[in-house]
Amino acid sequence: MPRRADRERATIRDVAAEAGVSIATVSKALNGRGRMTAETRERVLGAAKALNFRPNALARGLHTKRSFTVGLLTDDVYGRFALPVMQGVTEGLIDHGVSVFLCALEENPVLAQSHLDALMEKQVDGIVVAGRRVDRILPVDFGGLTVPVVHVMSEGGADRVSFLPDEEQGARAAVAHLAGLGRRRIAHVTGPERFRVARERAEGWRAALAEAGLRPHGPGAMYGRWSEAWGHEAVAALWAGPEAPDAVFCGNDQIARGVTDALRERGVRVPGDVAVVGFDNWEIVAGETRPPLSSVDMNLRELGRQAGLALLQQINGAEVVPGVRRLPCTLKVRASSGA
Amino acid sequence: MPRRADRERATIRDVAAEAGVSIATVSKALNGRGRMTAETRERVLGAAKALNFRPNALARGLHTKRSFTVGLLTDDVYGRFALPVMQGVTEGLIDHGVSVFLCALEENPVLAQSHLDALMEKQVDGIVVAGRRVDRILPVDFGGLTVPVVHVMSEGGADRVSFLPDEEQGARAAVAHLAGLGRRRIAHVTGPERFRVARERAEGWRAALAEAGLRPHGPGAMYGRWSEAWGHEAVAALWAGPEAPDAVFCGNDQIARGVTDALRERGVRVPGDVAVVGFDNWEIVAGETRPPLSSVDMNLRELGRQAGLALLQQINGAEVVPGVRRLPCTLKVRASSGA
DNA sequence: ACCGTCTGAGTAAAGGTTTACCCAACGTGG
DNA sequence: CCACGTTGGGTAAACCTTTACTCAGACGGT
Repeated sequence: MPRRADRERATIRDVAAEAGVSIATVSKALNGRGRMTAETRERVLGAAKALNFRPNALARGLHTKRSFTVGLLTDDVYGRFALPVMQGVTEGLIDHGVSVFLCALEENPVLAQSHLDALMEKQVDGIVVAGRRVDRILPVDFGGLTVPVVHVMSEGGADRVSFLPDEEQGARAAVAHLAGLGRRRIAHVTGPERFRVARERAEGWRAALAEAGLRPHGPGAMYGRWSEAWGHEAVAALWAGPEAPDAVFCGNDQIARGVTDALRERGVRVPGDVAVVGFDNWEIVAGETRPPLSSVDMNLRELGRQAGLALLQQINGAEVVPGVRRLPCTLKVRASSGA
Repeated sequence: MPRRADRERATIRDVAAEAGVSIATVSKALNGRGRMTAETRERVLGAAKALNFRPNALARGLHTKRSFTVGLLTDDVYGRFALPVMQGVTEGLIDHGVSVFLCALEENPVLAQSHLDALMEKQVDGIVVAGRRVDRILPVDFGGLTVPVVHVMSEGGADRVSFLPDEEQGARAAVAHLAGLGRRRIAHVTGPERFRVARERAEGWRAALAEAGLRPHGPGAMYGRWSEAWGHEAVAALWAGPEAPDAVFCGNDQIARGVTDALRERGVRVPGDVAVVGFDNWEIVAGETRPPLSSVDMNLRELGRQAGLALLQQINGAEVVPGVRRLPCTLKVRASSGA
């Protein structure tokens, strides 16, 4: 029978009493430190289990100056990018007993700062910053922070570690795939040129074409908007030209969906006449397109996992060389590029 | 100049020294408790600001037995529903200094339990459970928990508080809107009948038709899948019948998009010949449909906000009557139902 | 038989904050 | 002028865990 009121959680004291040892011995037994007979250790562990004892992380943190908690700040209110990243971070840290506070920040800098303050009061051991756009900074001042910070899908500057997808490699993989399918006139329809990822993906497109001995189809990458509507417009423009492409590599899945729909409406067969590949591998878009879209997956989860582990290293005092780490993308082939 | 090493955070002791008072006085000044001259209070506040003092939430929590932290458990790995809910919860609690741990659980019950354990070790004051499907329970045992739990988009049983969208009211609003537009043959295409929300939305459809003096179009609600493909199939079936509908109310936005696309392919004008309304108001689907979809918004954020506040009340010891709270949905009118 | 060493486990301080309680000084009323 | 209430602020315990230090006893070597 428990020694305290039923609703109260057992403390290390209760375990000590139950096992007939001192609280120091309990602590040591539970943490695998110190020396004692196997019998004593067993007895303590048994008592702890019997009382359903869970150490109070607050008290532990007070002493060890580690809260086993990190904050994840993101401006991706929508969660499209942030959630896989967060799952990755969690996955990388849960084994180390670390939990994640998620803060979805809006544009409001005051509110954002108060979120950051709350995190610091909670004594987070570190912070992950996850952007939805690489070349855009969160409305928060990370200067003067006493804890390490790593960035994912956003850049932290020269003295920080940043994890980014290898956009160019992803684009190259997509285009190489199309070229390998025998496509020769591969167009590229993408988002606004002011987005760095758009420029990087276009660069990958160009590089892969060169490697395959092909020339860019048309005047160059077609920069526009990240929307289905732009996909439609781009098809209209392309098919108004002298020679239609036999493949379109798109800067994201929404554009790719617009392109695919527009082609079907024109009676152009996908992938028979034209193969289409998207970017992001956003299941809800790629999977519902007719036919389902081949797409480049940025492996956001793995990105998050590695960011979490890198943060943990810094928390543990390891010196981590700052800079940008690029993780490879993976091409997910579906029907739109004919398997 | 700060009294301690630069990287160390100031403690209440430092503030006390700076202000020339005892730590007890600092604590009271900062928390607005106790009695002291206005001058003293000012001086303490000034010192705290000068040292950029933030109380250590761990230490405070140790004493007050409140961590000012809640856990949000969800099985919505995708984030479609969980993220707005989480934002609402955060919004409702941030003013009270409460932060949110987000845990996205997968099917793995062992991992899920370890997440819950981690939360309890971190001494969360309460837990919000956010489902992605009402009639589906998370692979976690909430029994024997010493903290209050509220449910959002999921039901917690008889002794818990649950916040759900008023699906039926949302459906009624959509159908009343269509009827108000003069539509008379209003069909309903929705997801699998085994989903409770599908049955509730269908019930709303039926009720609103009755109120408007209309009869269900066709044999009844058309249950199928939550996909665009089902929208296409449903249109094929409907237009094979004796009389085509002049409006389609869909169980979610993906179905509505499928329906709209299928209609356009048949040369049926939307909203000219047929008006379409969806459910979920998922921007990425509703906004990109041609024409943009009218849709029922479940106000997930408000749902989360209220859940957060209800949880806070329980944490503060208020008795909250258990049961289901239904919050109204809002119809967002776009072009597909002709403004 | 004695000294030194190792083993197993306990003692107590520390970590930052809150709060119940205490106390000196001051003011007020009779 | 004294008793008493009030005011302003300090003292110290408590919250729960970790860990440096202590210490008694056992054991082995000479």
